[in-house]
Amino acid sequence: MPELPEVEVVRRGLTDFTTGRTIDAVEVLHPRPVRRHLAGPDDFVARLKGQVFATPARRGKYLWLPLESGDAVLTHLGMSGQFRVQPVGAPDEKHLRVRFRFADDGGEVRFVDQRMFGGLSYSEGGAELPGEIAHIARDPFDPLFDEDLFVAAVRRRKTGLKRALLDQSLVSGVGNIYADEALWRAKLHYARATDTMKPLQIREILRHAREVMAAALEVGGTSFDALYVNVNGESGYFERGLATYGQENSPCPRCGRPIRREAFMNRSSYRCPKCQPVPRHARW
DNA sequence: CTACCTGCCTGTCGGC
DNA sequence: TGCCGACAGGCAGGTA
Repeated sequence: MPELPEVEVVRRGLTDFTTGRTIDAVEVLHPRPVRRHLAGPDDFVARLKGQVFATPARRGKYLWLPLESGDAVLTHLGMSGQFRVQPVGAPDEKHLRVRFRFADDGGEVRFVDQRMFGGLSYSEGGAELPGEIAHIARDPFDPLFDEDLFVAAVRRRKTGLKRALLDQSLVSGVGNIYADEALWRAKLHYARATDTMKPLQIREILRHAREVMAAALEVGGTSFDALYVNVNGESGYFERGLATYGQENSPCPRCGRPIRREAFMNRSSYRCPKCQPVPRHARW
């Protein structure tokens, strides 16, 4: 499940295989991944022919491939989207959705997506920052991320802490896995009411989110259920670094109590019942 | 404006 | 053995 670290691994991997290369042909094998390109698959293909890629960029979980024309290919991996680099003629992946062929002798770039929550679209003038994602907050690794603004915005919200961490208009890039891991590191419960938190506590949880995502990035990300691999098809190793996510009934690495799985926000949340007790001020 | 819910997708797995 | 529901979950778009 790609969150910020996994998307960054993919961005770095794509850099070597797209930057400066001229697109010869794009093939859309399934229309759904280009559904957000309203002009349709044929228009998507036609616009890209002959264009040259610049260096891939990222904000949060969004990735885009700027073009020298000033436009961009905007992408989101969703739950199961993958970019793969393959030699021309290699067998198609079962869930291959879009293929990029190049004018040189090098390999193809392929977008593979089992569940098709992800997708690609053509962003006019989007090389710097696609207008489609202008509403997405900067992520915690963005040098221009405004921490004071974040603290103030979180405290204004009447909600629970995990909801705030997952809200892409407050901070981007954090998903279910790293939200749970950051909460565990900060010894905070997911339902901690944000409007009663002290500014320093909010800075702390943000610091933990940054640290856990940086640690994951260093080892190639988290490949929890094999739906995430890098552009060469390799898994990341951070699953071993997870303290809570997916660790139901395993001992808390800090206190030994069994990790608990709870339904929250129509998904699973994992926490240590001792390190992260239900707070006095809670919002579910 | 904020807060929160639902639909979108497919493959896997457990229960019966 | 096969069928069915639960589950995985980010985000757009909707409601109140």
